[in-house]
Amino acid sequence: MTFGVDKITTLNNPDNLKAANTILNGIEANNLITIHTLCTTDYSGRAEGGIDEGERVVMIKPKSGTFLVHGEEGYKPINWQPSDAEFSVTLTNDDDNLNITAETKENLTVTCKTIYQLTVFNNTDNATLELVGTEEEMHNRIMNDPTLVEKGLSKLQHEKEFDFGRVDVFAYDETDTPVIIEVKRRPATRDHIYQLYTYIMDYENEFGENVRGILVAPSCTDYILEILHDYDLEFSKLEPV
Amino acid sequence: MTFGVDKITTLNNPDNLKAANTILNGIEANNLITIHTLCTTDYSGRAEGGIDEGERVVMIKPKSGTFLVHGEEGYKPINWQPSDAEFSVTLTNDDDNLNITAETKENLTVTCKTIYQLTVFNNTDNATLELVGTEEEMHNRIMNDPTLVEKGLSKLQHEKEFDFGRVDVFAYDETDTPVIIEVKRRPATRDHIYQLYTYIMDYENEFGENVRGILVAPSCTDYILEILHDYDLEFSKLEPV
DNA sequence: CACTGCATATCGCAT
DNA sequence: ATGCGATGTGCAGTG
Repeated sequence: MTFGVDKITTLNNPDNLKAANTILNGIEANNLITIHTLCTTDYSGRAEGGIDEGERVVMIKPKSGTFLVHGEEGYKPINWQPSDAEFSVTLTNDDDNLNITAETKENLTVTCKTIYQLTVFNNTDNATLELVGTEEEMHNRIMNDPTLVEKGLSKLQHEKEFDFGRVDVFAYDETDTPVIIEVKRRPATRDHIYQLYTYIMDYENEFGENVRGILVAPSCTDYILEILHDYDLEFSKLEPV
Repeated sequence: MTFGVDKITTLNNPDNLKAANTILNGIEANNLITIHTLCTTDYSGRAEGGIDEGERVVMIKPKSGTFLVHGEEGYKPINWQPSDAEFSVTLTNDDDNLNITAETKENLTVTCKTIYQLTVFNNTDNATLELVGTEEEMHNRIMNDPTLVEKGLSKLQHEKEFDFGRVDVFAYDETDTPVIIEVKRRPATRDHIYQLYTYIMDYENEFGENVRGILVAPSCTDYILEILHDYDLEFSKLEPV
């Protein structure tokens, strides 16, 4: 005998009125809703685009106002609303279709032609993911042991704020020349060079003195290294874990 | 009477052996699998990190080798494998737990302590999303009508290739000064300035002549505009749709 | 296989 | 709210 609410509620091939009520109740209760459905979608916001009829899995996450329409392939949903959406559920065409709309500044409507299965999951999840190997950890390791980048670095400052932005690590080398260190957790790319080089330019413009720039990353191809040298920048290897 | 396979197969609170076989068959058949489960996860790859026990929705997309572990909130899964994973399903601890492993260069294992529901969806989806309002479309509009950026532009080249990279639109203004146009579909940011400015630098280094830089975007804050001016760059407003 | 750059990027943090 | 930069970014296109 249970007095609580069911952990999971499943409707197979529900009629649309029953489905609509169940979805609305699930949203009200902040439950995770999964719908296996034949549907079309209509998206309008930063871009615009809907998709024709197909069988997909729709997820509603009321806690964060998230709306996902997952197709057969790939990490990304076909259509989505990332967060903070207001949901509404309506019936149309003599109850033939069930529309779910997620509205923010943008608008996503899923029109369900057939609902094969509707699942309401009264789930609890108090765990949080702890990820090892972030850029932040690389910062900390450098702050604790600057020789990971170069011998003789001193007066290290973490996330040092300048007018032009915040630098991962700012320090002085053994000749007392200032050094801007930009840290990346993945192999060096051209983008990283853009970023570091504009920091260097901005610093030299503001303070009228030379500053070294070191890109710290787990790896760097010969090609990228060449570009770094063209910009008088340096590379130092450091793994994220 | 149907000779075909069911559109959808659902097991509620299945025993692990039955669940394992159903999952393996679903993967074999390229069906979309959804599992409502109490589970832990263990990830090791570019970074490392698992998560303690909690109730989540796991999706397997065998067609693309995608593996998603969705929590209560947010667009992004807690853990995932984006594509090309090889799946394996094993039972452990006297059949107490069911492990699903998705392996690429990286490794993600979900350990299911309790499976509330297992759904195998034999879905078909032949539609593809056509999105309106991409950066590519902005390029085309500019190529067709350069006055959208500036009057008097001539000799336009789309995706013009240089040693230092590929420029969205390259042209000459009415004084025959070369112009590099960088197009963005979203509000201008500092990153965009990084990118455009290094193009300018690279061009002037390579050809020894001045080149104008215009950032085209739907909007630009006063602050970003100021930085643009600091770098002698210009802004031109253009909406993505 | 690596390199490049877009994305309805998302997300978290600081101002 | 806006700016800013990291992300296990994902992803498509190209060479």
